Parts: sequence; C-alpha cells; structure tokens
Amino acid sequence: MTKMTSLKGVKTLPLNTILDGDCIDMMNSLPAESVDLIFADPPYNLQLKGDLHRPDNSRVDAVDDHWDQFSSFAAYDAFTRDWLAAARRLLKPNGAIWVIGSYHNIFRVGTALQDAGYWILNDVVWRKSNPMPNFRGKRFTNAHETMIWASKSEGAKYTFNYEALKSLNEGIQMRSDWVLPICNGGERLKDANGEKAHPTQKPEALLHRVLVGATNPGDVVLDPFFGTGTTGAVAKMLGRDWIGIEREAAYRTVAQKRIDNIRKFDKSALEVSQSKRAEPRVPFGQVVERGMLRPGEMLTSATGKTAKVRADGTLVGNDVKGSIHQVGAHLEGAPSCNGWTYWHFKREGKIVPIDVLRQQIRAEMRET
Amino acid sequence: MTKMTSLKGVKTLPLNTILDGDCIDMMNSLPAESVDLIFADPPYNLQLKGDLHRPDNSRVDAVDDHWDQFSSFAAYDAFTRDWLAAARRLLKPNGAIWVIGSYHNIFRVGTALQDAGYWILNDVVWRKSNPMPNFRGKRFTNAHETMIWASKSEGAKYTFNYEALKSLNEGIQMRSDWVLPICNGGERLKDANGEKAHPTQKPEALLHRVLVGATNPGDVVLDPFFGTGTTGAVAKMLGRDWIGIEREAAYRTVAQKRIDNIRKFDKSALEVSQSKRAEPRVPFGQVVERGMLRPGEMLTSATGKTAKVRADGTLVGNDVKGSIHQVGAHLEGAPSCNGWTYWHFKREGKIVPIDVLRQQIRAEMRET
DNA sequence: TAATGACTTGAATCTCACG
DNA sequence: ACGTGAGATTCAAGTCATT
Repeated sequence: MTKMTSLKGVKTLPLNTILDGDCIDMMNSLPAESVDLIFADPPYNLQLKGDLHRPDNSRVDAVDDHWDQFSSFAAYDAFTRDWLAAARRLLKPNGAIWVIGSYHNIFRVGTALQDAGYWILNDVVWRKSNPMPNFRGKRFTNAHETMIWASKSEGAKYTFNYEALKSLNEGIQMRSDWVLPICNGGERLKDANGEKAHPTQKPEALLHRVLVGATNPGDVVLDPFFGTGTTGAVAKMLGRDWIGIEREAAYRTVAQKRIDNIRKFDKSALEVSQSKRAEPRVPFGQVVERGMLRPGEMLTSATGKTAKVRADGTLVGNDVKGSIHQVGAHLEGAPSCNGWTYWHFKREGKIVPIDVLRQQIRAEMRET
Repeated sequence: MTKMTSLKGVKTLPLNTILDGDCIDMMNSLPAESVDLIFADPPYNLQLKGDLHRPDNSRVDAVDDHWDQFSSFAAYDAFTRDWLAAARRLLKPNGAIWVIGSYHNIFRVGTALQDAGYWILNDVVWRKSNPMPNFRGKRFTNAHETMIWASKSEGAKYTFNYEALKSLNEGIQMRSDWVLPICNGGERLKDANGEKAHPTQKPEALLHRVLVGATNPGDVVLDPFFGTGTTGAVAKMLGRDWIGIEREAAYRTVAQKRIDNIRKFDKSALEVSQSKRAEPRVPFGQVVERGMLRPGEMLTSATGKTAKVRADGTLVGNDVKGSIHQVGAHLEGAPSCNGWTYWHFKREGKIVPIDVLRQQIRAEMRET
C-alpha cells in the first residue's frame, strides 16, 4: 500500500498513508516543495452556544467537538496562519490549495491566505441541494459552504483541466457555484454504534470535481485535516497519490478501512478531455513544405479578405506580409487573430479552414 | 421630498436625500444610533492588470475607476475598518448591515466586520443567472457575489421577516443562495452618451429581497456607497426612508433623477424578483461525480453499441470520445442523439436507461 | 405582427513557450 | 529576467434589424 518516494536523497514523502499527529508539526517534518495540491477542511470555529432542537423536539447533533473550540478570533487566526504557512512551504511552486469553510471561519481563512502570499483564483460555492433547514426561522437556511482556490503565489502556473470540467458540465464552462447534495445515505460513514463517524464528512462528488479539475493522475494530494479520508478515497479512485494527517485515532481507523476498500478506476477511464494547448505546436510552414498548400495559392476569410501563401510559410495580403496570425489580425484591425481558424482554402469545391491541415499533420505525428 | 427627523433635539437625520461627500466623514456627522439598516457596496479592489478581450476580439469594458484603486491590502483594510466603525456607530442597537463583495475583498470585509464587533448572521450568495464567462478558460466562471448580513452585536434583536421571504420563495424557507440576473436591459441606467452610468449597478431585485427581509416600512436605510441609488430607489418603492452618501457628482445626478421618478410600491419591481421554474439541466458529469456510475463502467445501447464512462463525464466508444450525445450520434451515424435515453446500464440484473439517474438527481434537487 | 438572427455586453485579479 | 509572437478562448440576455 505505502509507496515511498525519495526526495533529494534525504527525506521521503510517505505517499498513500495517514500520518498521526498535529498537522502543523507533521507538515513541517515533510520535505519542502513536494506536494501538488492541498485540500483542507479546517475546524470551522462554530462558537455554538447551547443545544438546538428541531420543531419536533429532537436534538440536533451539532459540531461541539473539542477540536472545533477556540478561545477567540485571535487564537483562531494564529492557528490559521500557522497551518497555512506550513502548507505553503510544502507546495511545489506551481501547486495550489483548496480550503473549505462557512461564514464562521472562511473570511478569516481568506484574509490569512492573501496575507500569506497565496493568490486567490476563485471562490467556489458549494450549493447544497439538501441542507438542514433553519428550524427557528430566525435566519436564512444555511444552504452553502465556500471553498477558496488559490495558487502558491501570483503568476504561478497552476493546474486547471478546463476541458475536463467543461465536459463534466455537459459542454458548458464550469461556474463558481456547484450544486451537489450533502453526504448522507450509504456514503456517510458510521461508527460501531451506528452513529455518524465524523460530524462534517464531505461528499466524494465534491472532491471528485476538485481533483479532476486541479490535479493530474500521479500528482500528490495532501489533506492536513483528513477526518474520515474523503480526500484520500477520491484521490485513490482517480489515480492520484495522497497523504493524510489526522490527530484522532478513531478517524484514522475509519479512514484507513474506507480507503483500503477503494479500487482505482482503470487507466483509460482516467484520461480526460485535453485542451488544445496540450497539442503539439505545428508551424504553418510545415503545411507548405509538405505540399498541402502551394506557394502562390490564395486563402480566404469568412469576412471576404484574401491573402497569398508564400514559400516560407508567410502570407501576403493587402501589401502586408507576415504569419497567418499577423496578416489576419492586420486585415481585421484586431489585436490578435488565430490564423488557423481564420483562413480557409478550397478543396473539391468546398471552403475548408486550414486548421484541418494542421489536424492532419498532428494525426500523422501520433501514428509514429 | 426631504423629511427631517429630530433626534435627541440636537442633530437631525437628512432623510431621503443624497449627501455629497466622503462616506466616513458624512457618517460621522450624523447622529449615533439612528439608522435601522445599512446596505453597503464598497469598492472591490479588483487589481486588474492589462486589457481583456473576448474571443471575438471585442474589448471588455473593465472596472478601472479611480475609486477602486488601493495601494495594498493594508490600505484597503484601513479604509474598511474606518467605514465599518463609522457605520456601526450610526446603527441602532438592533440595527443590521449588509455588505456585498467578491473574492477580491469580501474576506477582508468579513474579517473586519467580526473584528469590529458585528455578529454575522448569514453569508448570502448571489448566484448570477447570466454572468460574464471566463474568456481565457483559465478559471471558473465568476458566477456569484457574496453578501454578508450581520447584526450590530451578538444577541441583538435584528429584523428578519421570515414569512415574507418564505412567500417570496413560493412557500419554502428562503435559502442563503439567491439566483437573480445581473442588472442590464431597461433597468441599467445610461448616461448622456448612452454608456452605462455606473460600472457596477446592482439589480433592484437584490435590494428588494434584502429590504423586504431585513427592514419594516418606515425604517431608515443608509447606503454609504450610493452610486446610482439602487438602494434608495427600492427603499422608496417599499416605503422605507433612505439616506445615500456619494462622492461623485455624476452618480448623484443620475441617482436623484432615478429616485424622483419612482413611485411607491411600483408593481414592476415586484415582478422582476420572480424566478422561473423550468426543469433544471443536469450534466451527465454529475452522475459520475455522485458515484451513480463509475469511471470505467460500460454503457450499452438498444442497438448493441457499447461505450465506457470516463472520469470527466465523457464517454469513449469505438475510439470516439465525447459527450453521451456525441458518442451516441457517432455510433449511429446520426446527426444527433439523446444520450439520456440512448445509453443504458445494468443494475440488479436489469438494463436501465441512464435517464433514471437524471430523474433521481432532479428529485433530490426538488427536495429543498 | 411574430419569429429569426446578428450584434452587443456584463465587478475579470483571464496565456505561454521560446529565445 | 524579459520581450516576442503564436494562437487559444465565451454564456445568457438584452437590443435591433430583417424576414
């Protein structure tokens, strides 16, 4: 089960294991810049006062665990700053973090993230399709939680599988609000007494979307507040390596058992839709070299512009010479232009974008 | 038009007027504990860098106004602390505040609210039905903004018209996520040149819900960042008194004209807050995320075709990858195909169309 | 007149490999 | 590190002209 990766010949990363201990100490014991993604579900600091009862007088099983108790905002802030600093040290330069919280703590977490040098990419709202109602009728149904997605620093090249998420959303760009049910039913883990094993178990669907969108197979995902191990379970399914940190023995036991029973999806199922950026670059000159278009041949645009192909893979149109992109941009008076989709040629009576020639070359490249 | 209320015989409250000046100075000039509700739409501190163009090369008209520029988070925090302190002094003991923002600023606002002694009651997410997309495919569509609702202090007896909001929501308890369109069309105010009068005008439907839920007729509502006066317009319609503070003369002019033309209980303002009830679109990806089908699982068609489910909610069948609809259409050589009824899976020995899974998800969504 | 389609627009921290 | 240039990238509603 445990896979160890040597790092700089000194420290090793305890992949696919649950570490026992305080998350700050444990993170500080791991090698710097070794983790691709951190998913964190820290204590919410709920500050609940007494018991809450439903209209039928049944008692709501609230989060009143000792690990959720802080003496003040200052104490919570100090804790937050410390674990965020330890987490940031662990992240690779292009790594990223997701933190989930509610209005009790998420504003303090967000401020601490920004102050620590993280760069917020989005806040994402998990809109619960089946939240607990507000029994007293004194506030709105608390029907959502907030996740913050941030890169290690401004300008970092974070992972974002745009096309895969677009596919998950049936061809439409994924939005910052996600509608998903809370974790209950068979997915909700129970302890020996049949009670819920953890008060705030997150749904696997949530982690599925986070990990498909923000990691690639083989990436290392760390969860410093592992709980019952939803992060590890989904990471294993999706062929990502994971590390969990959890102080409470009871949670570790449940999580380990849960993850042992998970099977990885087969490799072909893990391939996701790729963006065009991942495709190899094909210079337009290759199209000419291979004789797919001849020097002197005329290209046309949907807007009625024309240009002539030259032997070196440049175009000339309206006295302007340059790349397919430059000439297209100039003729349209536009700041930029994708010449591959802008320019067309005639083949067997039909008007075809030159991009089909690039696709043909790419197909030939794959065959070899 | 202007109604003056004597307060403690010393200072008077300039009801139903727009005050010209810096919001902190102006608030400090008003009598303490005189206002029932504050609605604030402060600068977001967007920190935009260069220009952004749409894929069709048109330029996005960004928020680059001088009033949104701050030199650092520290400067923004200082500004936030100052105006929140002035606002808190103005509030009656049982008064409340609403602040709207995005991930750029809302975490700092929330932290400052808590530090100033306000007590957060809910964060409310405005889910935009028609947000601007992410044009570069590098992040999620920024499809929501966050509002924080807080009382002046813990234990205060804030106003909450539970039943009125429940009625607005077709008899169901109002949730913390509100789906409303952005402000455009006829409601969007234009200047003399036909350009938008203000870059960030909020929809009246949003203020309608806030004021119906958190004030009573005759209450005093103050907006320290009045802009084009949406808060005043809706307050007037709903029979609340209002005070606006705005530095920019151009905005004051537009706002005054707008409000002068408002009649109380304008019926059209009520109509915009009604949401449409359509069968919600369910992406096939949700079926995978929720574990109803697993990546790697095989689907079959009545015509004997098969395809494999992938982690991003696409299928692969006969070397073709794509949505459930695309792969079905390809395998049948058809121009289109309804994948929901075309594809089947096996459950307890029976062959079932995947559409039953979609119906299951819709049923869960309706449970709320 | 109603339907259709082209065009416009919205609080946006919006590219990246290569030399 | 920094400049250069290839080339990838959008959804829902509104207005307005045309059929």
